[in-house]
Amino acid sequence: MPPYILVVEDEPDIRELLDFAISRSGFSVIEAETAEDALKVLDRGTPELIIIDWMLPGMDGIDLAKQLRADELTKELPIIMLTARGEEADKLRSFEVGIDDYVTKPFSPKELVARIKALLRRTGKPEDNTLSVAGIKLDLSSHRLYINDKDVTIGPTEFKLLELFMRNPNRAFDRSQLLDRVWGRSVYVEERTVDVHVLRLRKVLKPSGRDHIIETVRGLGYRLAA
Amino acid sequence: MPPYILVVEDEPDIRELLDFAISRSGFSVIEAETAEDALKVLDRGTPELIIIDWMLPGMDGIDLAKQLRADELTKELPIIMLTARGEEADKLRSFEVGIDDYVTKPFSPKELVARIKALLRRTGKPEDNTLSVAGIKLDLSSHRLYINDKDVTIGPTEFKLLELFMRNPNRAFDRSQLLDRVWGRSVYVEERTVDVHVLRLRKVLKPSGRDHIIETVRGLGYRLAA
DNA sequence: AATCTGGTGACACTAATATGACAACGCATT
DNA sequence: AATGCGTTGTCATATTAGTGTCACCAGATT
Repeated sequence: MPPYILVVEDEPDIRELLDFAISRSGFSVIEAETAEDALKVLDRGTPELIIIDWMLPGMDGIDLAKQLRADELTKELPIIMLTARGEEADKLRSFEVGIDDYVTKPFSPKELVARIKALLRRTGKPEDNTLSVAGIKLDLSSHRLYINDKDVTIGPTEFKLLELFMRNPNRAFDRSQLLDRVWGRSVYVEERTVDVHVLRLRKVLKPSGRDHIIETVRGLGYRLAA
Repeated sequence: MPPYILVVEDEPDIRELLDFAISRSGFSVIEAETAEDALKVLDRGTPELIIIDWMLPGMDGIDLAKQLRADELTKELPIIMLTARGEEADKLRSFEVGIDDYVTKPFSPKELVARIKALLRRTGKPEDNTLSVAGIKLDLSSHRLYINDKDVTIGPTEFKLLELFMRNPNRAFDRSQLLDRVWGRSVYVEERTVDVHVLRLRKVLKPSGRDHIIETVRGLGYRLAA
């Protein structure tokens, strides 16, 4: 399940407004009408953040928040509470339960989005610098290669080569393009050296049977088949 | 310098009110009248959180916030902005600069404290700020290193290096990044010097067999394996 | 069959990192 | 000001990992 923001709101108008505002700033949104529905959605994967209306039919927002905080899986989940009442007592109760922020209705969509971003900046991992293709995962920030979630060691040149292929799946590169983009324009090396490094890269992928995804394009060069 | 909250506010009455409310909930407070004063205080140690008044004589609150975000040391410092104006444009500008929350004057001290707690819960332990990875515990306030709860001595540079690694587990840093973030942007030292300090750090971790968690990333630099 | 193109193992070589030694420095104490 | 101690940056050297090239082979292409 890809990253998403869960909105729990029973009033259709407001739900639509929320969906529109949040989607437009680039997040995926999943909607739930009730706390019970929300719990079902949560079962299938934890969102990046959850927005909960205070007043809900059945289990209310605060109870949902409490339940989320009690569960190990959702303990750290950022919660924004949506409330129509402006009384301080309510706000305080929210914070006591451990919600991270609240927004009072009527709210400005812009402000809400700004709060979402501020909260995500605190909690979510900084940009997920990772490329994935067919069970092969390249983590650029830790500079690691995982195949089927197993750590695999790889040399610097093979790493760069694989990175280039994974950034451009299915695209065929000829040897001089590969030399330019992996080795750099300034160094001079034989074109056939590329073959050797492709060989070495395939050897790394071999034990997991993934070596065939680097395909030879006869008369041209190589490509990664996605 | 023990953990504290920095309050930057030029009006004496409000400053006193803030001091009173925050101290009463168990935090130490340091006050600054101007942004310039605040920067001086920050030089002597990073607070847990900073509360900044929007309007200040001289450099104003937003500029101070911007400057804090630009500095590596205070980049992650939670900021609460205090503003008399309620206009949305201002609020949005605050969030864009990267402040974490704002409170509109007149504010309720209780709500402010609740927000402080909510923010601190996200950013770090309010009481002891300590980093722990794989039996290695770094106490930032007492500047001590414990391995398996045993006190271990460590030099200042190794401490900072380890702190950076522990704040960013698994992330690979190249030598120039390490120099920037541990030594500071302004000093010039050889990149190879990094190797030597990594060696020294490993020596410190060696007796407990934890030295292998600092991994070499060939052709790049180093990383801490979590 | 004659070519062409890519695959592959070996190997010498280069580049990158680890390590020990050392002189200079800062700091606290005398 | 002198002393001693721990820390720091740099260098020289040892060690290790990774690199580029080549020769030779096999399959494809003509």
